[in-house]
Amino acid sequence: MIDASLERARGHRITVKDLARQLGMSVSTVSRAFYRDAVIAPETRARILKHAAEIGYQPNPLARGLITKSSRIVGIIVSDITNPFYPEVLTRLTSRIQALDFNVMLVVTDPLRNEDETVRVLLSYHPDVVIILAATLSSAASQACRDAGTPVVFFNRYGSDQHSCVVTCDNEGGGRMAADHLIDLGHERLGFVAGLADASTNVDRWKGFCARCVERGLPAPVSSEAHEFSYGAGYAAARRLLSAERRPTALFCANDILAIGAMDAARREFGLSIPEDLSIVGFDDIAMASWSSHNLTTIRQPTDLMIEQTVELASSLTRESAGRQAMLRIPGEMVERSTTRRYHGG
Amino acid sequence: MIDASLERARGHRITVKDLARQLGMSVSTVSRAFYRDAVIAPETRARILKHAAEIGYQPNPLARGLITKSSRIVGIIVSDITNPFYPEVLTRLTSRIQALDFNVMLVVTDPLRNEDETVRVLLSYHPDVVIILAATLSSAASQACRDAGTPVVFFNRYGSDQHSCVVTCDNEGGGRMAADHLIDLGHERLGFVAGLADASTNVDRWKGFCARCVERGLPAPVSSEAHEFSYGAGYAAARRLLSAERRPTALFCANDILAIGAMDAARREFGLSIPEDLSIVGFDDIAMASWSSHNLTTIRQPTDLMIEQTVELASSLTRESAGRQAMLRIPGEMVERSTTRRYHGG
DNA sequence: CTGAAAGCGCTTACAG
DNA sequence: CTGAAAGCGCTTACAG
Repeated sequence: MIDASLERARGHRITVKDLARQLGMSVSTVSRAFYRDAVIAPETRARILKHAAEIGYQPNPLARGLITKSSRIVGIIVSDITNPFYPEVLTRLTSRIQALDFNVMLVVTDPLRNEDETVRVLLSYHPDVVIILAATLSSAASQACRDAGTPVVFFNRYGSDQHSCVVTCDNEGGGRMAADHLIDLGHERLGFVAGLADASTNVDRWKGFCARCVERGLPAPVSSEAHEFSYGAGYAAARRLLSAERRPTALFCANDILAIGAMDAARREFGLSIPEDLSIVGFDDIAMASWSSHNLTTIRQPTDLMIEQTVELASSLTRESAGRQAMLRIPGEMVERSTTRRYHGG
Repeated sequence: MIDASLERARGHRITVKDLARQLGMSVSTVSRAFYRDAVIAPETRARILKHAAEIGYQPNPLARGLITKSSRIVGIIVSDITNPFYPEVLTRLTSRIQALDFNVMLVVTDPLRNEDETVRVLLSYHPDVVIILAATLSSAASQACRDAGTPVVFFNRYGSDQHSCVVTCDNEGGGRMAADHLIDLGHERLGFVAGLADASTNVDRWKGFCARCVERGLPAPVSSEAHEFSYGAGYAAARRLLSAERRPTALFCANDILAIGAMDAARREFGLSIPEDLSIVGFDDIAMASWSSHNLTTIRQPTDLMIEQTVELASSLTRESAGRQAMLRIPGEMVERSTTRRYHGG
């Protein structure tokens, strides 16, 4: 038994004690070398840091966290993995978080699996803050964070609760932009390809789109739900929409991946040309939207800014004790490519 | 100061002590309730577990790790974020790892940033094992893991060192499949769109492709390097390849994203039709390869199997003390869609 | 079967 | 400026 546990220790990881012994100092002194604010003689610190670098010692953040009550872990919960937007955001977000000397614990929830269990495990690591990147996460999950006293920031999604921090694109405004763009081009029969019904992104984009249509004197657009934000779902929803007797001449899709699916459906199932026979507007401006095979007109999310704000907000939440509240809504931007054009009669 | 530190404790997280006090038991007994193998009276355990569930207590894995020398963290290093293949793998891998009661610490390395630093920070959390998902990570990084005594498994990439564990698609075999497919279709002037030159995936796919061409009596194919695995790089590389006086009639691309870029270049820059004027074969079978806008003939990586094997290997490495060695090479599968066809003269 | 005690690797008042 | 001591939340021999 002793053997096994010694073996498991794999090569005896270096600790403060080792450093202290080797340098003939106390453990306390060695420890202090690693804190900017600690009072310690500059030469002492230099010696310690030098030696530490040589033998590759770094304080164990897990042990440290026990005392400081700060794990320097930020938890990220992601669920909507059929939408390339989130991986793009995830990797960039992670990069930025690392630069701030935090580390990311990633958790992917699968609605089929036990979501609460997953979140509970994440929380057991006591992340300093958690970022929810999931359009579709149950509010139970975010409640669990609150119960644990862990601040959370929602990325591009509201909590169903108040008192939370969210940074989001102005989805409603984006919906209005899409409506204006299409109406300006002379379209009158508009359709909406919806994603997951109760995702706040979906709801708001539709709300803005619809409201603007009505404001400008058009009837409310027809809409077809995709039930998820995926290529296949967009394909199917567009097929339904385009099967109508008097089909829409333009489609606004709740996001790019849906839009790409919708375009493929229009071409393949109905032999339509885009933008000649049908205009399409997406939302997000994911990387592939600009590829020449799609060249999608879309509302660009200001992801750089959103990521920056999220990181800033998250890191401020790790410092403040009080439960802060914030709502950062950043406007999107219309990006005209070649999937929309002026409507001539019909 | 005391106030501040109390506040930072945010709602006093529940500990074994609290449980012990509330139940009138010792801390040791409470602790034992959470270990299957511990010797404890069944009713005692039941009482403890029941109460723990009620007040939402879960042992702190960080504190536990200090003793057991096992963090139950698996580190994942990813770098190649322009290739959608990796996000797909990352999320699925993470899901599987969670199911095994481990948690994922995600680190994204940016060749521009200090890669070693990033890895060092990850290692300071003492993950039980790290999985390298990065086609392009320096061998210094994996050496750092070894130095720390942390086992690593490479996903779809060799270590430059021996004694490591890797699970990979049979890339060389895949290259041969591509060659056979194209040659069977009557193509004789073949080209290769390479990704990052020293990625082992790239090297092996090219090796197999080239070798098979020569075996079947053709000259070695021309090749153009893309320097990264991205749409834009594929676009540029194909443009170079297709500018030749006698352009290739078929292109094998080191992966799908490159292939999609290559197709767009062929269409847009040269007005070629695919597959009429040019056949294209990719590698990976990422989700979008099957979309009707691309409908790409490709070599499918057996990702499900690869992920399963990786997880199995990783979890076995957390148990065994000795540095294991393994090389799992799983064959790919030719998926014919509509970007290749028989070559008629020319 | 249970409890008191030691200890994991660290930090941080408290003395000196 | 430095060191000895207490303690973070846990586990695990060791006694009983």
